[in-house]
Amino acid sequence: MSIATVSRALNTPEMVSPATVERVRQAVDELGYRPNLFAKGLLTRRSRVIGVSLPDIHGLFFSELMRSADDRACELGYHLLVSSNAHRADETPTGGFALDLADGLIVMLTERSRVDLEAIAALNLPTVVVGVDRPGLAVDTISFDNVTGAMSAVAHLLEGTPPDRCYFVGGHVGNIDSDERSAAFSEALRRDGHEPAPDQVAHGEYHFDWGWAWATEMLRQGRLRGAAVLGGNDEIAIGIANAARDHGLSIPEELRVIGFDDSSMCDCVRPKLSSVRIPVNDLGAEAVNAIIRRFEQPDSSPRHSRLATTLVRRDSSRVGPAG
Amino acid sequence: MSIATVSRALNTPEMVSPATVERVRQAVDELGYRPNLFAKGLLTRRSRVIGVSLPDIHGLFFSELMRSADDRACELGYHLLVSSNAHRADETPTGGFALDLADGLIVMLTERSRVDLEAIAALNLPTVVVGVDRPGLAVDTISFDNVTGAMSAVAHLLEGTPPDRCYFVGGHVGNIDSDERSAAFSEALRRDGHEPAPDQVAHGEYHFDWGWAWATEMLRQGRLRGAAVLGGNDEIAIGIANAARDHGLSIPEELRVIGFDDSSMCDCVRPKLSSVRIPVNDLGAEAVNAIIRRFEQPDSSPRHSRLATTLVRRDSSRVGPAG
DNA sequence: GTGGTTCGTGTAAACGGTTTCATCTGGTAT
DNA sequence: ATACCAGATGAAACCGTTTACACGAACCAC
Repeated sequence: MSIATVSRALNTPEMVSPATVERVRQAVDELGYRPNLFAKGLLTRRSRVIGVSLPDIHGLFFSELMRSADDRACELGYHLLVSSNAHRADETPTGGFALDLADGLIVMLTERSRVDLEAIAALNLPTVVVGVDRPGLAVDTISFDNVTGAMSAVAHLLEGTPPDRCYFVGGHVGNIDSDERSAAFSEALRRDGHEPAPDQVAHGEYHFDWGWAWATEMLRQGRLRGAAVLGGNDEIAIGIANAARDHGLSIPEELRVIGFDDSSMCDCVRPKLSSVRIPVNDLGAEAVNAIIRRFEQPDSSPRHSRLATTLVRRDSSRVGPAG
Repeated sequence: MSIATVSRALNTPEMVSPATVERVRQAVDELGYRPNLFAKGLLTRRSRVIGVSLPDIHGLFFSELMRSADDRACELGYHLLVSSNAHRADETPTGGFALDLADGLIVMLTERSRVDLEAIAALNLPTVVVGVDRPGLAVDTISFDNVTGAMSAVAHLLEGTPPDRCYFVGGHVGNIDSDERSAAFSEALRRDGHEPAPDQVAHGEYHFDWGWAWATEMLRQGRLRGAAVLGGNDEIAIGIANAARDHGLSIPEELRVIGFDDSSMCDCVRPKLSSVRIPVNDLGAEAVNAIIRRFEQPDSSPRHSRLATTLVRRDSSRVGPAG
């Protein structure tokens, strides 16, 4: 029996007589034969591997994204080759990534400065960019609608707090989401007829400590009681809430807080944290779907989808008595 | 110039005249040449890819593990091919994983039942198992010392609480870590001269809700006040603390709580959660180190290393006044 | 019986590199 | 001038698979 027949028996059994297929299967089991994926890939130019480049692998957000992507990839018979690109500032966004092994690339970007999308497009590898929406670009993008989410959060804050007592405490300037949320916050106040003062918007880092530090300073100045804050993410919001509690402010009666991301922590802190939900699960799965679609229709025009975000109301932003 | 010369110029420049190397480099830049990794792998049998199989990609613990592994791998010029194996109960622990592409495998196991280590060893791919210590086995293992950590946690609980009022609330039976921690808890009480009653050890799930449910039931029975609890992980501990707080118990005065894992949440809940620290960072990095060592010395006898855990004391288990 | 069709199988040419071995060059010792 | 050697390069084999093509056998219709 020739090598060719074996190859056909394994890949296209319908081209081979049933008896031969059976003989091959038996031999494979017996010998523990496993096809060499390099030889296969060399010829077929397919590895069923999808490269994933994230700013950072750590944290609930990215971790959930990875899981949903992995689940979807697994369903479709693909595997994920991951790398974080945050610490590799000197390299391409694909991370010096020797991942020419991958059939396609999912790149998540969170920093404006590192957005070297042209370089990515130049790889002419099927690519999906997650986290950035730039309709003009020649690659598929999937992002989520920070604006709507932030606006409904502000609307909720305004239900019980005057516009000049609302604050946004975000991540650092240059972070795409933080910037979008910050802009949406200001815009929402403007639509309410209030031009936000400069100190109503603050920028720091996506971390508890920053929220804590900001709130502590505000407390020192006696400006936090009766305010309402939208955190750039849940960690910041929790940091703020903790500082307030540590100084005897009760939430939501004396300070109302909303976070962003709706991570699993929201339900576990007390009071439970209201937050803007991002459909992270859909994000990961959709990214994989988009890559696969591009495998199948390489020349279709790039799609730019934007996933909706929704406000989840919990205790930390409640107006009036508990319910 | 022949293909062979180009190959040498790129891989072993010292074998080629400097002028030629320069010419090649220039041509590479100009043409955007990128070596085909499949062809390369076919011949060299090396891909610089390490497969990582985790029970679940999600959660702070795994996410931190992944990051430290990725960081270390990146330093050494390797990449990570990940897959979770939890949902693939029907397949091999390597996950049907078409990752014959990988040079080696890091497999993390948390469930006793899924420990089909023989099957992994049969792949005769360099392998490191994380999370299980079974000295007899023919593969390297890296695990962490649940016993010491749990024992020092119990010792701390006993500083202010009688042994019959100490509880362990773990994950489900069959989870390796939970079982080890549970056994260590009981053993620690015994060494203190107290045979633990059956209800001093409970098993559920690694989730807030389980901790909350357990504590709520205990409260209903009026048995939680004055107790001290070691949670199987931080989530469970936080769930317990939340339930206690929701029912007006103050922590640590009326209930002392310690978690396990020392995740980033410990510092963000109030009161701050004492917890047994697991050196997750070392775990990931060491796993990669171990794999690389095995690449270099394929026939060295298997190593079994066990990383120390340490109790981090915070407010939730404090005895006496705040400090 | 001949020619065409179909089906199953074998042959051999890729795929894109690495590596062994041979060749060529120029310099140096004798 | 000859022999020798080292360093730089080229020719060709090889890695394990897929696949285009050729081939032979069995079947059918005329």
